[in-house]
Amino acid sequence: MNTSDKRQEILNAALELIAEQGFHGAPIASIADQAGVGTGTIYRYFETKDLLINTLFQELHDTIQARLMDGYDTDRPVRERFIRAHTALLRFFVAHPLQFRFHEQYLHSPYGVIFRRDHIFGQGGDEDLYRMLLEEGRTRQIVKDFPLVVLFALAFGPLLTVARDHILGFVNLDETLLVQTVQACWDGIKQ
Amino acid sequence: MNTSDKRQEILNAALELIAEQGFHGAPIASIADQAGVGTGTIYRYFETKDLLINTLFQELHDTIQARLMDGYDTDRPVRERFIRAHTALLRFFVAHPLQFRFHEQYLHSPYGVIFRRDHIFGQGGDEDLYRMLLEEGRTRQIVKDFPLVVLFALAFGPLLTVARDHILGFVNLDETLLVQTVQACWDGIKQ
Amino acid sequence: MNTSDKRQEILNAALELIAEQGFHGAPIASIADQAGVGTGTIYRYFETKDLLINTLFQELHDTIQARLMDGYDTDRPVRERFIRAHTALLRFFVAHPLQFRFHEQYLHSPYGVIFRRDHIFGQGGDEDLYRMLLEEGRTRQIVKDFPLVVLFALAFGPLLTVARDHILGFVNLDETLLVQTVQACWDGIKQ
Amino acid sequence: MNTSDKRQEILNAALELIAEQGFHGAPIASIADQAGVGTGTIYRYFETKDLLINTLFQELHDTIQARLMDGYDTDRPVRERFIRAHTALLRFFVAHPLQFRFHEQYLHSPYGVIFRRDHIFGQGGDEDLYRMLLEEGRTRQIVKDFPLVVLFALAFGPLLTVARDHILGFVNLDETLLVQTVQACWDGIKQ
DNA sequence: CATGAATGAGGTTTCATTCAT
DNA sequence: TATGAATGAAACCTCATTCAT
Repeated sequence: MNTSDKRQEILNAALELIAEQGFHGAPIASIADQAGVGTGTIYRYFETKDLLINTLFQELHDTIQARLMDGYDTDRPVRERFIRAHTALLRFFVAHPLQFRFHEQYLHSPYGVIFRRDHIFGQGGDEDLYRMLLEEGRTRQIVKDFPLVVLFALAFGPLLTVARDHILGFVNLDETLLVQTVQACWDGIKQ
Repeated sequence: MNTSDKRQEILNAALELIAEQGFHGAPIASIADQAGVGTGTIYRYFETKDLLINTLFQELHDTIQARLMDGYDTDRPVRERFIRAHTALLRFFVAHPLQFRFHEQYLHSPYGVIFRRDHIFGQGGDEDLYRMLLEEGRTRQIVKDFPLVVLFALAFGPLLTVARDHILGFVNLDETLLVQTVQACWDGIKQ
Repeated sequence: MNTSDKRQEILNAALELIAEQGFHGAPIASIADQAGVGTGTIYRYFETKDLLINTLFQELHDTIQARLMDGYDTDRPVRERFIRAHTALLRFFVAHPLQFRFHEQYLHSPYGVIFRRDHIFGQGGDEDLYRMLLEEGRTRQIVKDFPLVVLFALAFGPLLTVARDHILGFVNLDETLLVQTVQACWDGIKQ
Repeated sequence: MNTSDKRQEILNAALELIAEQGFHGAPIASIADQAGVGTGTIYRYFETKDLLINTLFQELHDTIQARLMDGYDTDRPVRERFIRAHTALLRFFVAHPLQFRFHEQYLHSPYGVIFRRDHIFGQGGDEDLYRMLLEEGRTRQIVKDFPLVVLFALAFGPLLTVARDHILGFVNLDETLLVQTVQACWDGIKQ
C-alpha cells in the first residue's frame, strides 16, 4: 500500500464509520482499525481528527460538484439543466448511501454551520453550478423571485430528505419515483 | 425553585447547549452548570443522559404537535389546512431558534433514525395531523399520487431548510417571504 | 412502626442486601428502600454507614454468643460441651443463611481484621465460652497443646466452611452429616 | 519497562492494595499510581476492572496449583501426599502474605461464589490434585466417608484460618507449629 | 421525628494525541 | 515513514451525607 492508498483508506474508513454509527461511533482507534493502519499513522496524513473530517467532507463536496458539471451545457434551457443536475445528484446519493449519510450528519452538525457560512458568504462565484442556474432562472422569470438561499432550500430540502428516507429504507425510490421527485422539486421553485 | 422547576431548568440547559454547540458541547457537567444544579441532581430526573435527550425531543415534538392542532378544522379545504399548519410550524421555528437547532441535530443524528423509524412504521394514526391531511389530499387528487414518505419530504424538506437558514442568519425571513415559502412548499406537493 | 421497629427494619434490610449482594450491592438508598424508610431516617439511628454495619455485626455476634450460652453447663465434660456448642452454632448458621453470609463477608473484609484484633487482644475474658472451653481442655490435656488462636482455627475453620458450602448449595448438610461434621471438628483439636 | 513488565506491575499494584485495604481501597487511580502507569494504561491490559481482579485471582490460583504439583508423587501413601501438599500450601501462604490476603477477600466476596461454583460443578477433573487425593483416600477408607465438599472444608478451613491469623500477627506460626497444624488438619479428615 | 431532594467528590472508562522505536 | 503503547483529561454515573420542610 503506497502513501496515497493509505490516505484514501483512512478517509474511506472514517466515512464508513461515521455514516453507519455517527460521530460518536468513530474514534480514531476504530478508524485506524478499519483502515488497516496504526493509529499514529493517521496523524501523518491529518493534523487533527477535525481536519480529517473536514477534509473528508470537502473532498466529497468536490466530487459531487465535478459530477454535476459533467455534461452540463449552458446552452440548454434552465429547466432542463436543473432537472438533469438534480437527477444526477439524487442518483449519486442513492448509489452512494455511505457518502450521503456522512454528508447529512456533517451538514447538520456545528461543522456544517461553518461550512455553509463560508460557502454562502464566500466568493463562491462561478464554481457553483446551481447558483448560476438559479440566478439565471430568476432573472429570466422562470423561477420564483426569491432570495437565492430560499431557492436553494426549496430545491435541496426535498431532495435530501427523500434520499435519506430511501437510504434508511423508509421508501423505495425506483426510477419512476426518482424522476417524479425531481420534477416535484422543480414545481417548488418554478414561477 | 421547586421540583418541577428544576426538571425544566435541566431541560432548558440541555436544549440551549446542544442547540448552540452540538452534542459534543453538552457534557453533563456543563448542563448542570447551566441549569444551576449539581451534576448528581440531573440523575434524579433522568436515568441516563440519553434518556434526558430523548425526553427533551419528545416533549418538543409534543409541543409542536399540540401547536399545530390548535385551530385545526377538518371542515376547511385541504389546501387551506396545509397552508395554515405549515405557516404555524414555520412561525414556531422562527420564534424558537434554540428549539429548532436542537430538533435538527437530533433528527439527523443516529437518535433521529430510531425516532423516525418508530414514527413511520408505528401505528402513528390520528395523532398525526399531516398524515391525515396528505392522505386525504392524495385521495381527493389534490396532492400528487406519491408515497406518503415522499410527500412528507416535499412538504418538510424545504420548510426545515429555510428555517435553518433564517436562524443561522443566511436569509431574513420576513412575514412576506415566510408566507411565500409556505406557498412554494404547497406547489411542490400539489397535483 | 415505632422507633425500635424502624431501627430493626434498617438492620434487617442491611443484613439482607449485604448477605445477598455483598457490600457493593448495599448502598444506603437501597437499604432505605428495603427497610421502607427514608434515606435520611437511617442517619437518625446510625451516625454513618460504617457504624450501621459495625453495629449489625456486633448485634449478630452477641445473639450468637447468647445462643451458645443457652444450656451451657460447666459441669459436663469438655468434649460434650464442645460438641453441644458447635452443633448449636452450625445449626444456627444453617437456619440463618443471611446472617451467615453477612457474618462471613464482614469477617473477611478489613472491618473484620479490626474486630478480630480487638477480640483476641482485648480482655475478652470470660464472656467467651469457647475460650474458656478450649483453655480448660488444653490444661486437662484433652485438646492439643497449641496456642489458643490455632485451636480456634481448627475448630471454626471447618465449621464455617461447611456452613458456607451448604448455604451456597454446594452440599446438602442433613442432620447426620451435620453431626458428623461437628465430630470431625473435634477430631482436629482433640489430643 | 517492557510490555510484560507493565502488565505485571499493574497486577502487583492491585494485589497489594486489595490485600492491604480491601476492594474499597483499590480504585483504578490508586492502582495506576502504585503501578507507576497512567490510568488509561490499565485498560490496555484489562478490559474492565472486574477482569483485572478475576485475572489476578486466576493467575494466583494457577501459581498455587503448580506449586502443589511440584514433587507430587502418586506412588507415595495418601497421608504422606496430603501432608506434603498441605505443608507446601501453608508455607506458600506464610511466605506470601499479600497473595493470601487477596485470595481470602476474593473467595469470600461475591466474586468468589462464582469461582467456587464453577470450580465445584465444572469438570475440574485431574487438574485438581486435592480432589484426586481425597477421593482416593475415601475409596481406600483412609479418610472419612464424607462428601468431597465436606472433606475440602475440613482440610482447608483450618489451614486458611491459621494462615490468616499468622499473617495478621495473631499467632506466630514457626516451623514446629506449622507442621503440627497440618497434622491436625489430617486428624480432621482421617478415618 | 421523618423525609427525600440535592449535592459533589470520587468511581470507572474512553479517546485524541504523542513519541520512542 | 509507520507504528501502537502510553497517557491523562474529561466523559458518564453513583452514592454517602446533609438539610429544609
